[in-house]
Amino acid sequence: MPDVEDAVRSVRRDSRRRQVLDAAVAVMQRTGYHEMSMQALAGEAGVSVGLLYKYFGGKEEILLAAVLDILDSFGDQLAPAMEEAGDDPVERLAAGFRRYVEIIDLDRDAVLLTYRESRTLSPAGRERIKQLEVATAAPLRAALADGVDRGLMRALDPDLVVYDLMLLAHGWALKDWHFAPIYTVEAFVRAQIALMLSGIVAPAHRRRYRHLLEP
Amino acid sequence: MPDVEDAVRSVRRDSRRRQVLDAAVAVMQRTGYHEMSMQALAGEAGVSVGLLYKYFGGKEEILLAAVLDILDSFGDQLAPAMEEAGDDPVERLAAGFRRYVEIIDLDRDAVLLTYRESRTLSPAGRERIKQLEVATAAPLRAALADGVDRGLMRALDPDLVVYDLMLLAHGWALKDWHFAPIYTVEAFVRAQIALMLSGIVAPAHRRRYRHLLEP
Amino acid sequence: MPDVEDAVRSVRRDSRRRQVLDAAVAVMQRTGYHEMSMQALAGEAGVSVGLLYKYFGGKEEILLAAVLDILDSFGDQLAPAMEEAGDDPVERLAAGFRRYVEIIDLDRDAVLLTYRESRTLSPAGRERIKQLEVATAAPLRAALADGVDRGLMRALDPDLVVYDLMLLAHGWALKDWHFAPIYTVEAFVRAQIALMLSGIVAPAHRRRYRHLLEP
Amino acid sequence: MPDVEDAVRSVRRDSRRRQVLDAAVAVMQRTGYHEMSMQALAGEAGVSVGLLYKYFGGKEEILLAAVLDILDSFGDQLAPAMEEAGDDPVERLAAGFRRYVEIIDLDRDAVLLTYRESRTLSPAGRERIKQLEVATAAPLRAALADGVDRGLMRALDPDLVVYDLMLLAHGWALKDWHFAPIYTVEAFVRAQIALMLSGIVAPAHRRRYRHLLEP
DNA sequence: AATGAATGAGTATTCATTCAT
DNA sequence: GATGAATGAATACTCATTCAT
Repeated sequence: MPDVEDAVRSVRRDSRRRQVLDAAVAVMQRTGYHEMSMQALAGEAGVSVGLLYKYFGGKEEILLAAVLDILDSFGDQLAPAMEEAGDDPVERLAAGFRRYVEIIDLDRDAVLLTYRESRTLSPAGRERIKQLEVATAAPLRAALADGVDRGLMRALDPDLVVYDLMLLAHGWALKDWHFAPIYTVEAFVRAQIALMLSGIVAPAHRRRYRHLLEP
Repeated sequence: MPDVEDAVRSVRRDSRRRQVLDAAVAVMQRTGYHEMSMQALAGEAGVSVGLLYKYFGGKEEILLAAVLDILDSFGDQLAPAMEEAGDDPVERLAAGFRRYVEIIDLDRDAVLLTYRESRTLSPAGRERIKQLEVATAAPLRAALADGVDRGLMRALDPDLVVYDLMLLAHGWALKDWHFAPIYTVEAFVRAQIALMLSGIVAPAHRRRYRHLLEP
Repeated sequence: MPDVEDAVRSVRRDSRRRQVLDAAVAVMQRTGYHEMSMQALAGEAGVSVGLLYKYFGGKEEILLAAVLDILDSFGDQLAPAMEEAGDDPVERLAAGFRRYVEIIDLDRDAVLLTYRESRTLSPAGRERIKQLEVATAAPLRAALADGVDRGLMRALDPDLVVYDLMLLAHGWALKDWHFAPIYTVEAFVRAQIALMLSGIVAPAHRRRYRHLLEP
Repeated sequence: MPDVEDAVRSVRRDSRRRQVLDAAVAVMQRTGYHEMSMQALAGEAGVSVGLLYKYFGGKEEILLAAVLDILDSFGDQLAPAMEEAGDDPVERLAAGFRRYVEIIDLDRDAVLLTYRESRTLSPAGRERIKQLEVATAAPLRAALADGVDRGLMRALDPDLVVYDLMLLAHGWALKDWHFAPIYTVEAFVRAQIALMLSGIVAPAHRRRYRHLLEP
């Protein structure tokens, strides 16, 4: 049954890759990409140096895979959280932002990694990251477009606002030395939502979202 | 006249340092810090390798000096621009943000450099950068505090809002691949001001700042 | 059979180290430690630069290993030669000294190396060299102590005499430009033995060792 | 009076050279020749780097001058001390050896320097050092030859014995870690004289030199 | 005579990548 | 599939020497 064997091989291959990527993220968070030697990575991952080259084309490919991995896991969790918030676009937006910050909070260093090492990648790699970022932002963007359409939000450019929200969410990691001492995640999220939604929600509907708008 | 000689020496020394730092920023924007070899830097700066070590302690010290240099030039220009905007805190805030984005626009790569390479620095170096960032933000923070005091702005935490504004301004450089194709600097600034001030200005005074609040 | 593999690895490792040390001694005798570049050493040893650092911690560690290696080989040969000379302490001493000079004669440059480069080593390395020197001298010292005990030698301090003998033996290498033109090794050894033993052997027993005392 | 000016110049030149050589010996004793940078030497000597090259041809020339300087000062003091000991060759020899060790004791590091760094010098420089060593040894050699001629000493080869004496004297510096803990200079000298003279003095005259021969 | 800024060749060490086993 | 020994190009930093002032 060669199909079964193939399947087994494929699963093992995936688990090896994961093993390496997890180790890579761990090492790079400690030391940065350039300071991570392939021998150190092999040690951390518990495999031989040679094997790294069986599963990845080289060091940069590992970086790209690690970053994509992180961004993937971000994107996967956004849509479900927004579903749970129901149909109202403002509620969905708030829920999406909240979840995004929560995800970031669980792995602040991973976010820093994407900011720090993006430039290290080849143009092709950078392109893939951008596409993934756009894809991640899609549910937020949809809620914004919906809200504007339904007159619940001011006629703002969704492409602007969605990136603002992402930047502010990233800010929780990028400027954690500033925010962490004065805010909990929960308080940070509430305050940001109150501030941003005040600019986003159409004046006529502000009362309906009082619970979100008041810090 | 040893005083004169000393002065001459000091001036020459400063000009040498500037020569090196300018070259360093140029090379690092092209290739990143780690990819910049000291020989390449020396070539770009038009000095010998050995001389780099007369003026700086080593490679990392050059990075730190370059980053501080960039941040310094940012901070220097903010306060004057806000002075010109007159006494009204909302107008001052808007003018400060506008100028900040304009400065960033002139040297987007420099901003990227500070985000990318901060982690490369020693803790002491990172600390100095943070302090400089706080100092840079001070005028914006003052305008916010003033606006809240005078009841022109909602009772928001200035420490939150000022970092939001900085993040959004940095966004012009960090996400230029997203914003630049769809916005001019001017349009970007207007849109961001319209969005953020809507959340900041107290409802009772919104009409007064209509010219800023409508995109 | 992992044991076999380990053994093979260990043997290969040892042979590699030897290969490098032999080359190091050769190069350093020609040029001195500081003038020996790691690339030159690698070339002489027929290995790559990188491999040097797999087998040794660095340049200084190679120097230490080389010097210890030389001293080791000295020490190993002294005791057997003295055994052969029988039980008489004077005969043993003479035989030991003779062999010591003969060993030195085979590798004069190695002795010079230990004198020249000892100071280059770390204090810990120097300490190990001293200990090895003391260990090397032990058989000579034992013969002296025995001779004094048995009344065959004057009541001299063995710690003084043994170091005198070693210095004079080293002299064959240190001052070879002086001695080599006027003495063969054999003649040098005979003359030194005749001179020193005259001072060492107790007057009452001098006749018995006439064959050693007359040059 | 150009002669006077020349003389002044010459004296200043000599004092500058001495200033540099003293500094060089001091630095090299601390760190060794190769570790001494010309800039460090200039600093220690209190002159500029450029000036070093006015007074010496280069780094190696400074080493040679320093070593010759040391050896000179050794040689200068030997003959007078032997004169004071009177006409007897055995007494002269003992006095010469004693003074030699005393000189060495005052500057052990200088002796080590000559052993360590001789190989660093060019063949021509090494040649000059050998000649100086022979010249230094001349008074000792004369006493030996005289003693043999007058029948006070055994018919030993003066060229052998004189180098033995020098080696043993140098041993006080070379092996100070061995001797210093167990001997004072005075005790070391007495013991060595007792040992060596026992081998040198003709049996018929041993009683006359009992005061030297018994430790 | 004296300075010290400037040079650039030289070098120990690291590390991504390969490949025989 | 898996290993890890071996490679050698790349690079930060040093320092003897020069020379304009």
